[in-house]
Amino acid sequence: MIKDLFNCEHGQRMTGDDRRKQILQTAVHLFSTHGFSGTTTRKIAEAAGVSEAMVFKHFSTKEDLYGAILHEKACEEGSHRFPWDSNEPLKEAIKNKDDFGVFYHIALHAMNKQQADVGFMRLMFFSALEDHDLAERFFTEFVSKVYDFIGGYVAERQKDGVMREINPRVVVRAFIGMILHHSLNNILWDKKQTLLKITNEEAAKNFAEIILHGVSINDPAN
Amino acid sequence: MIKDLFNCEHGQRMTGDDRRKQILQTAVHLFSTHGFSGTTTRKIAEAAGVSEAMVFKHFSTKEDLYGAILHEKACEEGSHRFPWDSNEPLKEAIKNKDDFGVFYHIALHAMNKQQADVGFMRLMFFSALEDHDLAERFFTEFVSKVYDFIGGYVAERQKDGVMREINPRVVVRAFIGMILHHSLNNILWDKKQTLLKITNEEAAKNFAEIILHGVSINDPAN
DNA sequence: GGCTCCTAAGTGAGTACTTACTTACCGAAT
DNA sequence: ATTCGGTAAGTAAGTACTCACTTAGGAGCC
Repeated sequence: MIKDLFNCEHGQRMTGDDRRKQILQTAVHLFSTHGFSGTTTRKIAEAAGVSEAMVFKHFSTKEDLYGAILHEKACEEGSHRFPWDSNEPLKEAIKNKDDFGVFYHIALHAMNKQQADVGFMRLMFFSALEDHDLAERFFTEFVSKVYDFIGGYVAERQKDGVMREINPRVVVRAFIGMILHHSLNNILWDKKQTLLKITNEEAAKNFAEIILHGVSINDPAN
Repeated sequence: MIKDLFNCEHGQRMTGDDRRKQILQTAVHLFSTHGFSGTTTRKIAEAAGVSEAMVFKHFSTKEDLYGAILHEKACEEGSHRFPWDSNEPLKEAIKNKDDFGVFYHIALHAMNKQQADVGFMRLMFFSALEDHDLAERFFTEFVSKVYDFIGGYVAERQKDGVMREINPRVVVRAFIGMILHHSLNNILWDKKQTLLKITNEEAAKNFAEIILHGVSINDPAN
């Protein structure tokens, strides 16, 4: 495999596997920019530089192609695993019960990832709105685990007596809300950052501080 | 005009105005559930109980019909004005510089409104993803004003010496993030509330507390 | 009340084009 | 010579949109 990812000038002959991957990749881009019903098999074929028949040789229906994307994206997502498995500074912070570090690195990791794969985010939203099941699967297989993990951390720190009494899942909702909202602005609503122009690092720092002070035991009686 | 809103059994004759409104209403529902390209003029006509020709008598193109919806929704939104103009408890809280009251009532107002008009929210997201301009207009005409207002309030309270030094717009981003994330879960991803089942009142209370403690001057030096 | 007229609500059956998907066939490489 | 990547040219059903035409029902008259 000396050929680096699809060395094609369009129209070149490829192995079935390569072509399949290339069609898939092309389809991801189109589905993520125009949604399922806004994307035609013709456009996918054109963009991939093959005839429509080739698309249907590899994927028996349009729905099937969409399903393959969801599967691939889900696996890819699965292989990256959870941030607390792969992100070293985060693992370190967790071990040391460095609360700021934990929240900071979770936020930074999430925002960087979300904004690096805009296609995935758009696919997720389209899928949720159009009621395909990527969103649902991503939700049960990833998001709920995130709630468990962060919620668990908060509960632990409550037992340690450094965080005040509050439903840990509300804390997670608030925290993920900040992160997601920031990413959504940057990739969807306010790409030019007219409302707020800060780096993900700054955002992560501020969000971590807000949530930390927000749930700290130190109650500023007023 | 004794007839209350479209007193029709389907197939009855209506005035042009009533029929126009009815088609529009039907179209809002369909566009908000299936998006622009996922909704056909045929389905709209069927759902409204008229022939397709009637749809095109009232709206010269499908794009035109979509535009009319955006316009209507924008105006409707405009007439409700901003929460700080119409929500009495909020106005009261602002006057008294009751910080908790301010954040609590903004959050509650927003979440109730968002979850009451799911169609509008879905339309907004479809519009943003499909790159129509409702989202953009809503953004510049509403969201940016919200940033100005809440950001302004925070800045004022910083001058008063009760909130710590932090970019007020970051506070707004964090706070709106919590609110929006909660609504999105309730209307899109987690309708059954398996992750977190709390009332909007509880959520508003918790979010307000988190943001308040989060930006309070009272620094719990860890 | 009944009668006519006329506007405007409403339609059936189209048009030109696009959609997802199929079939019959080609030619390069193993 | 057979396999397999690839295509041209289909099909049937759908798409947005049009047009020639039909009818309901109110205004005005008797």
